[in-house]
Amino acid sequence: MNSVSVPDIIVSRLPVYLRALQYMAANGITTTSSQELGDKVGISAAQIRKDLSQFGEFGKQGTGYHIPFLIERLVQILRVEQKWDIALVGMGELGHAILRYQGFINRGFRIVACFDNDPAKIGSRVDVYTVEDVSTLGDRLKSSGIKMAMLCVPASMAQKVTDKLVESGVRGILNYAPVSLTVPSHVRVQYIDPVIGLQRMAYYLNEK
Amino acid sequence: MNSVSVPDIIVSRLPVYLRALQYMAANGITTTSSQELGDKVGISAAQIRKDLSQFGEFGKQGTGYHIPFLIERLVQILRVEQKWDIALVGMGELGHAILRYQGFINRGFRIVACFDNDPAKIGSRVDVYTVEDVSTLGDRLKSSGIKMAMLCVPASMAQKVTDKLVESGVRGILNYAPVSLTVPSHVRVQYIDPVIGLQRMAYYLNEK
DNA sequence: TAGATTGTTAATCGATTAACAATC
DNA sequence: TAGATTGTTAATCGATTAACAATC
Repeated sequence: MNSVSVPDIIVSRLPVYLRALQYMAANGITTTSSQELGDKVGISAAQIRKDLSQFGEFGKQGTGYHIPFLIERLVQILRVEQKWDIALVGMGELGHAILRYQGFINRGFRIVACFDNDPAKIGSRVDVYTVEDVSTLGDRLKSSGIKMAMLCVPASMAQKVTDKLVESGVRGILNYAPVSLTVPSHVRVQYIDPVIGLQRMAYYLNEK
Repeated sequence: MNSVSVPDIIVSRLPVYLRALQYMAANGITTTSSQELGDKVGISAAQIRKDLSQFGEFGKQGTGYHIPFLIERLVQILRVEQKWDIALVGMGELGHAILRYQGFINRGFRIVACFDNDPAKIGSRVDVYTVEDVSTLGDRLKSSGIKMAMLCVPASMAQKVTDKLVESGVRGILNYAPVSLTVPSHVRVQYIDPVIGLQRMAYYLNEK
């Protein structure tokens, strides 16, 4: 247990390191240095060493980092050794696409339930899932001990569903709805709104 | 023209302010304060005032900000008064979902072309689009003057396609591939990888 | 061994916050 | 007018970088 908590900005970079290391591992590379890893992810070598040093000593002077070992440690640090169960709320176009996405399972996450409020959708099967009634969300989440959710409902409903998720014990929400959410401090929200990134880039484009 | 450039961290918050303001406007609210806006987006009032002050004086003492006016100014600052043309590369499951997404057009962006390298897909129609051959990407982008792209190809192909986009004059890339990209400094990349956000949140979850 | 690279310290740099005069 | 809230300054806080002894 740490006496001082690790800054969230450092935590936010660890998944990026992990992704790059796993990519290298998949290509048969077994060793890297802070310099090389930094070049790949666009972060300085000093910062990578500083970040990792928050959690231990994972490298060797002269040779750098053994990739399988560093991956193992990062996976532990990020708590993605096992799979976290996730509930998905909102079975529109986007919810369907997310359900079919195959990229969660080998990175620590597994969607185990999906919900909607549309009677026409409730009870229908999507892939291996049966769409559940969002009015049963609370009981289902509590009894299953689900701690994470993905939110794919319209912006106008997002806060209300969020309140329900929080009340049901959810501690992390991946929010695809284009709206800022208000949650208590023990709950974390990550935002996925492609337009935010596009607008941020548009600022730097000169003329049409 | 600014003598000193605005920090990117400030630019990154402007789209969040804009989104919240447009949401308020859509609900008939015409006035807000830095305090109220800050509460909504989870940012301190002082920071919002400081951020906005980089670009001018948009509020009134005692009454705060007139929302339609502030929206107008933010839209100008972010250069999203007109629509930016965007090319989408990679017509898999995700590319299809993005193509059908209706949320870009009224926030400053419009997908105008889509590409794939699969002969079975090239020439086929998806929604109002015809899938083009990615080998014709360079000519198409240059002749159309397209400056932004969305990347939905497999991670293993992402860097190669990125190089081609950059060479074709693209200056902003929204990257959905789960891999870090290397680009020259005049090109910006925004990353959309839901797993990065999930892993970041998993760090704070105690036990399974 | 010589070269390479770590982990860490101190210095630098930049971002956030607090406070308040100005003024609507 | 009195209360509210801005824009801005100075102080604080935190993050990044540079440098290097230790050592593989």
